[in-house]
Parts: sequence; structure tokens; C-alpha cells
Amino acid sequence: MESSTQYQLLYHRLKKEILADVYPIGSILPSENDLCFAANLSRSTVRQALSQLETEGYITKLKGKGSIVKSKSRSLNLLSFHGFSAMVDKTKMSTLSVQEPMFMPWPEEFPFELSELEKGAGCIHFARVRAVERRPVMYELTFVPNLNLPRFVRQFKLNQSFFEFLAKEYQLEITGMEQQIWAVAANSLHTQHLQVESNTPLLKINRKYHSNRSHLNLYSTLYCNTEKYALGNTSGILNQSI
Amino acid sequence: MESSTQYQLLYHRLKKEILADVYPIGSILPSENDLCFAANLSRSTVRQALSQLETEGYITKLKGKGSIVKSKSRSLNLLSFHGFSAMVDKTKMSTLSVQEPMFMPWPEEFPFELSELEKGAGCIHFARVRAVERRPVMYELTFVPNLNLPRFVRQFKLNQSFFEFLAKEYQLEITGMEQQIWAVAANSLHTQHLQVESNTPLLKINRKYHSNRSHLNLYSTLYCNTEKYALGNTSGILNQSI
DNA sequence: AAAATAAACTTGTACGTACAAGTTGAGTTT
DNA sequence: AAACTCAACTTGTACGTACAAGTTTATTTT
Repeated sequence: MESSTQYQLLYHRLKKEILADVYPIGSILPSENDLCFAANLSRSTVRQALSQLETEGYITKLKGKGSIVKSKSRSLNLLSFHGFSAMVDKTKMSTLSVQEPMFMPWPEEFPFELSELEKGAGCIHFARVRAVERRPVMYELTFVPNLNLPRFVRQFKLNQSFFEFLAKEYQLEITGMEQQIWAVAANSLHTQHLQVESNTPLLKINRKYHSNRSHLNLYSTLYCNTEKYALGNTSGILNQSI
Repeated sequence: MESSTQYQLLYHRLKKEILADVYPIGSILPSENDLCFAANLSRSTVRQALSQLETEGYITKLKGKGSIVKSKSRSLNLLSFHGFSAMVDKTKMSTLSVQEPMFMPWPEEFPFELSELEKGAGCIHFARVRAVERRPVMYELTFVPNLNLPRFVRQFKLNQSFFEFLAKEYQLEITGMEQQIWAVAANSLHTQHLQVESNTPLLKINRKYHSNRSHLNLYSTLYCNTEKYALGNTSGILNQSI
């Protein structure tokens, strides 16, 4: 964590503590004044850290009350799988390997435009299927430019979290995302991996993830079977209607 | 606009001016100091307004440079239709009425849980089809609890923006949203309104909009034909992988 | 016992200062 | 002409004060 400023240090500390259940969901963080005193910071600085936690969905602030740790539904401005209330516990979720990490040239038809740097680097590719209660629900193909990611192919295991691995191994954090979504009919590839009949409607999602390394983007294509589980998300603010 | 605080007034003014192209895309807003002087406010207050514009995606702030008005792709943490680059101009978009606004009891099977207040009030319903270049792409059914929305049924015209109407007529602003997404096969209803063949894959989206009236939520179900146009969105921050 | 009041908390708004750090352009030097 | 320097901008960080406004708890009054 190379964030040097005071409010970022506090932000990261609190975020880590929230994720580590030091402050469980529904609990109230120490008051702004307490945090000031404990960290020897001014209230403006503390408020800046809390404000970031709020806009990122970790806490809700209530006037007169305090800063309350939000439920896990914070997570995602992007879409996440979302069962009837299950799905929260990871025990019911499993990962199947379809393609172990490997080097390859970029696919001929790639849904996103690549920079010259990315083109020249070639790509690392892997594919996996996510299952909930043994039912495959998502087929995910990931493409990463081969830029300063030493030992990726050997070290990354498909059953771990891709983003957590990038963060731990390369201090790479995801800062944003673009995605496009279609409804498509399952073809032979999908019938195989997702165990659905041909022409079953599937969600197809193309994603481009932005990272804290300005020239490194991650790309993935997802196919989701929504027969049993829907994709869902929650967003705090929006600005315009369609 | 009943926002009483200084920074909210400034925020709303700037937002309105951005949307009205007083500050077109790519242009730079007056500097913080200029805004301070013009509105007779402190820099902290001005920065609070700008900060809100930034988190909502209207501007990007660059140190040493200024506050730059972002491209339209700001819009939506929620999904919006998104053609190849067209679609930005509203001239190519048209609306067809399927069901004019009317009072009715809530549907038997409703995808979201309703509060007692909402249940008792009954609902207002309308449905419309959105077309791009005469091609129907979205079939939208909307349900609104009949709570303090006088003259809605008579005054709301289907070809105007629903959210803009609510804002102008009732000072009702949308503050958040939940949605669930599926891929489904078109049935007879959809083939009719969206002019697609039976079993064409469609996106189905159920949405619950939260508003600044704490007990008033809006509900809609969307069916989208993504053969020609994808749905897309951009999000600034995310916190967790799937 | 119940209700009203007050005190002690909480976060929200608004003001101010000071300096750090990135960007730009005019001016000077080479 | 090119390179450098510097002043004048810009936003970012961090400190401080004061009061408003919502929540909770303890106290007092009824």
C-alpha cells in the first residue's frame, strides 16, 4: 500500500478492518472525534477517509448516529451473481478449470480496442466455469496483456480470486470497468461448459477492467446461465434516465 | 429544488449547466477560486459541490489543470442502451405507447416485495416500447405506487422522460436502484412489441428505483432486444470480485 | 409511572488558513 | 531555435474553528 497521505492511510486501515470483521456488518465505527483522537488527525481528514468509504459502499453515515458498516451487498457496482439469498457463502460455489493460464497471441476478433503496447505484449489467457451447488452458472474467458506480470502463468491457480491474486502479487488494483451486455442463444461451446440445451438464452458480458497501472487493462467475456440465478446489482446514485 | 444548503445549490446549478451545454464535454469548469468568488463561497464548500459532481461522473478533476466535463458515458451506473456510437442523439430514438397510464391493483405476482403502504395505495401502470432508428429495442413496463402523485395519469405523456417528469412535477429525485438481470426467450408478448421471432434471446431486467421520498419506490420490468444494440455501463469503482 | 426537558453525544455544513504539487506560458538564457 | 527558469495559475492535502441538526440518555418535572 503505497498511499502516502493521511486520509488514504486511514481509509485503507478502516477498509481492511471492515473486511476482517473487526467492525462487522451493522456495527458502528468509532465516532469521527474518536478517530481524530486515536490517529491524531483533524476531523476534516477523518471525514475525507470516511467519505471515501461511503462512496465506495462500505459504510452508511447517519446524522446524529454514526457510520454504520454496510451489508455485503455493497460489493459491486458491477453485476454479481445473486441467488435467493444463498450464494453469499462461498462453500456452495466451486470453480472448474476449462483452460489453465497460458501465453497466446491476441484473438483475431477482440471485442475491445487494444493499445499498441498491449498488442505487442501478447496475452495471457485462461478460462473457467463457476458453479453454484454443482450447477454451472458462468463460463468466463479472461485475457490479460503480458505486461510485467512475472510468474503469472505458473502461480495463478484458477480456484482462487483473480483480483485478490493480482492485488497480493503485483499490487494491482482494479479501479473501474466498462461492460456491454447481450442476450444470446447457447451454441455448442456453451452447451458443453454450462450444461444447457442448445439455444438456451444466456447473458453475454464483455468487460474491460481498468487498473491502477495506467496502461494495463484486463479483459473478460462471461456467459451466464440465468435460469436459476439472476445477476443483480445495487447502485447508490444515478443521473439520467434512458 | 428544495436543497437548502450552499454546496447543493451550487452542485445543482453546475449540473444543470453541464446538461444544458453551458459547459460542453471536454471543457473546463471555472476554477475553484473563480467559483468561490462568483458565488461568494469558501473553497471547501465549492470543493464539496465539485466532489459530488465527480463521484456522480459529471466531471473529472485533474491536479494543476481543472475540472473537466466528462463525456456522456458518465450517465449511468445502471445500464443504458449503447449503440456503436450513435444513440447519443435523441433524434434517432422514438417511443411507442403500449399502455397509457392507468390505475390498477398491483399484479398478483410482483417481482419485488411491497410495503403495506404501497400495497394499500394501489398502483399506476404504463408500458411503452423504445425504438432506435424505427427498430424496437426495449419494452418497458412501469409500476408506481399511487402515493401523492396528483394528476399523474392525466399529465404524464409516454414520449417524455419519466424521471424528468417526476422531478419537475413532484420534486421527486431518484437516489438509487436495485436490479436483477436474466436472459429469457421471447414469448408471444415480446414478439409482438419487439418485432422479434419467438424464442429470440432477450434481456429481462427488473428494477426497483429508490427516491428521495423514503416510502416511494418505482418499479419497472424491461425486455431488451440486444441483436443490434448492446446494453452497457461504466463504473468508477468497484470493490470485490465475483 | 409518564411526560417533558436538558445534556451529551453523533454527523452535517460552512467558514478560514497554509502549504504541497502538478500545469502552463512568458521570459530569459544558452 | 532550443533549453531552461520562474511566476502564476490549477487542484490536493491538512490543519483549525464554529455552529446546525439529528439521536440518545439521563434528569427533572408533572
